[in-house]
Amino acid sequence: MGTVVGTVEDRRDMFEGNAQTRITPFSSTNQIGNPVAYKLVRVSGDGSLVPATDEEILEVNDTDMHIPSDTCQTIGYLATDEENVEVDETDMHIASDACQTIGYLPAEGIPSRLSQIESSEAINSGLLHSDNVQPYTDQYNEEMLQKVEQEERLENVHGSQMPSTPADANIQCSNENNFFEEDQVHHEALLQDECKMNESDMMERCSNAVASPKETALSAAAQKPDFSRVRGEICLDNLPIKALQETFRATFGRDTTVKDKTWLKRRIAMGLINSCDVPTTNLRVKDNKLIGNQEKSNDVTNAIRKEMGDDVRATKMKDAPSSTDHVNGHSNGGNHYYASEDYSSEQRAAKRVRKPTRRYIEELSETDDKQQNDKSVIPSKDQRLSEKSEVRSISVSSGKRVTVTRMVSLAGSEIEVPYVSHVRRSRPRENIMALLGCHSSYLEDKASAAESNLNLSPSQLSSEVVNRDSVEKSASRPVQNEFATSDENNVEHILSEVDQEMEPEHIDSSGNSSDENNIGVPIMQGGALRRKHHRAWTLSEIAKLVEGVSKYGAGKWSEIKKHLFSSHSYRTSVDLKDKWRNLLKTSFAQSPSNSVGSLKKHGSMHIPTQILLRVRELAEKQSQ
DNA sequence: TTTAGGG
DNA sequence: CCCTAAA
Repeated sequence: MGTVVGTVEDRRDMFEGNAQTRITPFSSTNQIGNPVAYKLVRVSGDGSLVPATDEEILEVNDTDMHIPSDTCQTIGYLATDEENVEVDETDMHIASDACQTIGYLPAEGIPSRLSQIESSEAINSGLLHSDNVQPYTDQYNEEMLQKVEQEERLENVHGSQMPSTPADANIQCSNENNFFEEDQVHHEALLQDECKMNESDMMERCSNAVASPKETALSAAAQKPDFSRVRGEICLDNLPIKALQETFRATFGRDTTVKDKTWLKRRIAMGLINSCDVPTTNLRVKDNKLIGNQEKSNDVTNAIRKEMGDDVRATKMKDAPSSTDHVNGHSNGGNHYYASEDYSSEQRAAKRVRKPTRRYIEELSETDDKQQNDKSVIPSKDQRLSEKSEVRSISVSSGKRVTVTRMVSLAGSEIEVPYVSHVRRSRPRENIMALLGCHSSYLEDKASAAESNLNLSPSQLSSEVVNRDSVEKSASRPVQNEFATSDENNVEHILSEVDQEMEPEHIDSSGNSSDENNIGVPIMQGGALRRKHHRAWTLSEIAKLVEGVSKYGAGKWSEIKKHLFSSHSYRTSVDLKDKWRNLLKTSFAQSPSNSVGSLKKHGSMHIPTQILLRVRELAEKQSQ
C-alpha cells in the first residue's frame, strides 16, 4: 500500500542508498535558486515514507505509461505559454520514466488552484483511472488526498523562511541517469553565488517562487515549489507604472506604452515565469548525452545578469518545455483551461504579430526538427497522408530518447520511419500514389523513357520518402535533382516533342496511374532547394484547355477540369487557370500579324498559331 | 473549395 | 508553378 508523496528535505536520509527518482523542475532561476528534488516514494501503512525500490522504478520504466499508482508522484510544473502544450520528447521521457505527473501552472501563477491536490485529482481522474490501475485507484486516491492535504498544511505552517540549499539537491533525470551528480555540484556553487548576488529583486523573487528549495526543500512538504509566490502582484505591487514599464522592457526587450499597472504586472510576471522556465528543457538528451545543463546554465545565468532574461525568454520560446499532455493526456486538461484563458487575454492585449506565412512556418519547423531532434509530434493535418501513415509506436530508444515512429506503407510493405510533421507543399496525392506503386502503367512512358533520368523506380521512391522523413540527405537524390533542375527545360522540350509526335489522346487517356507518375517530387536540398513539381503542358492538353474555355468559359476552371481533365490528376484547376493566363500572354504577345509565332522563347514549346488565335478569340469573347 | 492574382 | 487571399 502506498501513496504518492514527494520528498522532503528532512527525511532525505531515508533515501540514501536507494534508487531515487527525482525530477527537478529546472528553471533558469535554478541557477539562482536551487533545484527542487523529488524522490519517488510511497507511503506505507503507518504513514511513513518508503523510498521506491528498484523494482518499482523498473516497473515504471517498463510500463512507461501504465503508471502504477503507488509509485506515482505528482509535482507542480510551471508552464506559461501555449507553446508549452507541445510535449517535448525529453520531457516526456523524463516524465514517464520517473513516473511524474505534472500539474500545469499557467502564466498567471494560479494562486493555489494548482495545488498538489488538484494535480493529484487530475491525475487520478485521468491516468490512474486507466484500466491498468483501476483496482487500487479509489483507495489510493483517498489516501493520497489526505496525505497531500496534510503535507500542504505543513507547508503553510513552515511558510517561506526556509533557509538555503539542501545538500543533496541533485538532479536526476531518472534513476538511471545518475550522471547528473557532478553537474549538480557545479550547479550548487552557482546557485549559491547567485543567491547572494541578488541582482534583481524581481528575479530573486521569481526564482524563489519558481523553484528555489530555499523555501520548499526544508519544509516538510517540499513536494512543490511555493507557487503562490509566482504571482506578479507580490513582486510588483509597489512599483510605479514607470518602473513597471522599465521592468517590462528589461524583461521582454522591448518598450511598452501600456500604462495599465495590472496588465504590466501580469505581463512581467508571466515573462519572468517564462524565463524561469527555461532550463526545464535544458535537460536534454541528445546523442545519448545529457546536454545543456551546465553550459547552458552558465549562459543563461549570464544572460540573466545582463539583461534580466531577454535571451532567456527567447531561448525558452524555442525550447519551450511542454506540458505533459501527450503523456498524461487528460490529467491536466483543467489546468489548460486556466492557461489558455488568462493567457490568451494577455495575448490579445499584447501587440499582435502577423502570423507567419505557411512557408515560413514550414521552414521554421524544418529547422527546428533538425535542431531539436524531431521534437514535433504534431500530427499531420493532411488527411490524405494520414490515410497512408499513422503513428504506430512510441518507443524509447536506448539513448533515452523517445522516438515516435510511424509506419509508411510502401508498395505493400511497411517501413517504420521517424515521425515528423509533414507539411507538404505540393500535391500530396500524386506523390503518395506514385509512392504506392500505382505508376506501373506503361505509358507516359515513351515520355518516361525520355525522362528516365528523372523517373525513379519504386524502391527509389521509397527510399526517398524515408529520407525525406528522416530529414536526411539522400546521397543520390540531390544529384538527380541537380540534373532535373538544370535540364528541366530540355526535358520539357523532349517531352513536348514526343507528345506532339504521338497521338496526344493516347497519352491523355493513359489513365490516372500513369498520370500520377509525376516527374518531380518536391524535395528540399539542405532545406533550401526545392524542386518544383513540374509537368510540361502537352499540345493536347492545351487544346483541351482551349476547348474547355470555349465550352465553359474562362474562369470555370473546376468545370473544365472536371470535364476535360478528369484523367489528369496532376492538372489542378489552378494549373488550368495558370496555363490559360500564359496562353493569353503568349497569344497577345505575338502580334496578330505575326501569325507564325516568331517571338518564341528559346526553350518554350511551339504552340500552333491556330491555337493561339483561338485563345485570343476566346479571350476577347470573354472580356466582352 | 474555388477563383483570382501576385510572385 | 507556388502561395494566398477572398469569396
